[in-house]
Amino acid sequence: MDSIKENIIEGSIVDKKPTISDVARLAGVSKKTVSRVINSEPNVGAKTLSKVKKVIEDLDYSPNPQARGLAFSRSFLLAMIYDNPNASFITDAMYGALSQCRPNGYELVVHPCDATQASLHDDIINFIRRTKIDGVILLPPLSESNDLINKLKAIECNYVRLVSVISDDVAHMVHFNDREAVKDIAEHLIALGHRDIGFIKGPDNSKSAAERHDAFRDALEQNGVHLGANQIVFGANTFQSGVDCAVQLLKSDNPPTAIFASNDEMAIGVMVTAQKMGIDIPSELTIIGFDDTPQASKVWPALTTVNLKVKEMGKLATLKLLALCNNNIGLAKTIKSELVPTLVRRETTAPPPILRG
Amino acid sequence: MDSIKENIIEGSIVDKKPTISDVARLAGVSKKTVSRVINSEPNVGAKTLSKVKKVIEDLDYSPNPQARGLAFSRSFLLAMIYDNPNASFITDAMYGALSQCRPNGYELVVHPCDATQASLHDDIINFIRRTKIDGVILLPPLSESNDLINKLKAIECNYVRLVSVISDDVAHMVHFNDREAVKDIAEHLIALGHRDIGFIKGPDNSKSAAERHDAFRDALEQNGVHLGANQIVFGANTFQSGVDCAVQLLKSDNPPTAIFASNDEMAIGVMVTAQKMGIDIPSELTIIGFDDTPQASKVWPALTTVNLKVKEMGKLATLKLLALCNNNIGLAKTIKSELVPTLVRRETTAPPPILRG
DNA sequence: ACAGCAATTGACACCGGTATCATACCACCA
DNA sequence: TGGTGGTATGATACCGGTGTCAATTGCTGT
Repeated sequence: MDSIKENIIEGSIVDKKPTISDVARLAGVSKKTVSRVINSEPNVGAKTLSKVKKVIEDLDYSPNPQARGLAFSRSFLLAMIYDNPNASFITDAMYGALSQCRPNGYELVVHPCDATQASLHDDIINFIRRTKIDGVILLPPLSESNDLINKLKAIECNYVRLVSVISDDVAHMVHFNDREAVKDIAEHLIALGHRDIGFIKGPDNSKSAAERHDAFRDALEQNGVHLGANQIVFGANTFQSGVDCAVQLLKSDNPPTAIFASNDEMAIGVMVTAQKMGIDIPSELTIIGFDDTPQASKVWPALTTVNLKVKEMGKLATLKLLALCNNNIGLAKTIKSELVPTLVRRETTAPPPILRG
Repeated sequence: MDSIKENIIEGSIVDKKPTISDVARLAGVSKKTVSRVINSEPNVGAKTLSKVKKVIEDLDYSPNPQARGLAFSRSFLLAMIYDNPNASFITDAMYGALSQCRPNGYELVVHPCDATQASLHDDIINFIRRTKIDGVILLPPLSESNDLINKLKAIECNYVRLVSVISDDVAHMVHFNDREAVKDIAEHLIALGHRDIGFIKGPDNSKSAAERHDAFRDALEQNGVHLGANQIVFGANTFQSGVDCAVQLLKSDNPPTAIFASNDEMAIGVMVTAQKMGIDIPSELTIIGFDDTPQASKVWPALTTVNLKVKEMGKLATLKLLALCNNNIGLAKTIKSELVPTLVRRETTAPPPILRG
């Protein structure tokens, strides 16, 4: 007669998972009271509380998230949306995000997408509408699109973006302060004695590429070094473009003694090219990358680069997003929204040849 | 009076998303009929069908997945569970999985976990029970644990595992045939003329490490080459252990002319070590890795390795899992469950010095 | 014209939770 | 002693879909 009791007593028929009604019946209270216990609501008597808790324990009951979601008009799902090709950036951001999702009863859905698709933004909007996701975390370079942000606002979707350029209310963004890190790089190069410095810029449509460029130029200028037009080449953030840019720079009339590439992929492209040309690193050429991808420490010599603290960013972004989901914009604003990346000095930097014995 | 109609007519009040009832009312049919249209059920009149479809279109209606999930006793969520440190393996598997999730109305939840945690398996079980996930995809090395599989079976959770060793019913696994790939490697090395070959084995607790070892030894034996005990060293699948193993092999009395490392990370560790020791690759030392991680093509010289076709595996695993979720075990069994990895010949392989002019 | 049958459609209960609001209870104070 | 206010609890409707089954419709053959 009583299916759940049967389960307990006979210990064999375990065809169905217990529901809130089962808990209520066994505890001798109403569904609503059990609901109060589940959600840690106030105004539950001490005796009732422990009684219900015990039944939940005994039954190994856990509420059905679909039902809860339906009643709450929430999905308890966050999404991480990205068109970023860098695998470790993604997994790190996911890892950081999950560290906050789980303790708060949220799960993380992944949504990679194809930046070359014309319908990209609309596809994302459809995805959100279809899934009823509670909020999204946007990874760069996707996070830099104001068009997408406007569309998100139009459908009232909670979002937080990871960006390299301050570009939104602090409640909606976590910002890695490239400018500071790039300044460190410039000062490091100058301290080593480099004056002929090459710069490989990221793709034109990327704000972060422009930011790194501006910051680098400014920091050099402040130290009395001018970055000439012929010392700047344009890459596409890929290994191959690093190779191409290296050829361009190293085969020029006045090759640089140091090269700063806007990301590690390109920096490693430079390394490989230099080595093929018989140029020794770092004694003949200093190289600095950006991102501190896992491979940066797994090339020879190990690449000096900048660590973005992506896990920490994923974590902070998620904290903000959860605050936004609870309509607590004030709280979202108080959560730290800037991280200063750190220069990781490894083995690809040294004084230029002219200064060496 | 009619909130949805108002929305359409006034075009301004858009506070609430349309529900199935709105569609039903506007189309002049019952909720159930709309439901039939949504789920492409048979026995809906042609006129009714087009009428309902039009209203759905006009309203830009999409069914609430929480409500659907509740009614269907499903979550339409799959999870990818892994304790794998290799970022590109994960993102590739996710990518392949998503290519099948989306068209079938499923979303993918990520669940990385810490293999060092004693409660690992129970945490996974709790995660599945709590989230009511419809099925899980297990990535190696986690996928090799029969203890976990038994626990999954106990809670009747659908699963498919990516494995390197056949270890389950074909309905529940996609298998990358390491043995074949390793055989290709052995034959390639022998064809080049190598006889003194070093092997770096993966961690002891990994079935796939044992499989690669056995396959390599067997393939060499078949070609009359014996893999001596002092030519086998034990790594941990990490870059650092590759470095350590390389030192061990290269500083021995009889250093090998070729080294096969069980994964790319270790192979790159070997490369870096050899280069530091002044050993030229490939003229003095041939190196082969396994996995074809992105960095394999971004080191110099580019690493010869084995491509696992991880995206394809993720795709096949998901197809199987979706079949299992629909209780169609027969279909799951017919889906291809073996992929033969391919040897990718790059620049780290050459004949041994003794055979060169 | 009408029985017989299949195709179409809808009323209503239900999935497993939560919100609202009424009610029961209790202590406190005048 | 009775009013008063706050705490504890439950009855019922509801979230937005689907399943069941009965009712209606339309077509067929005679």
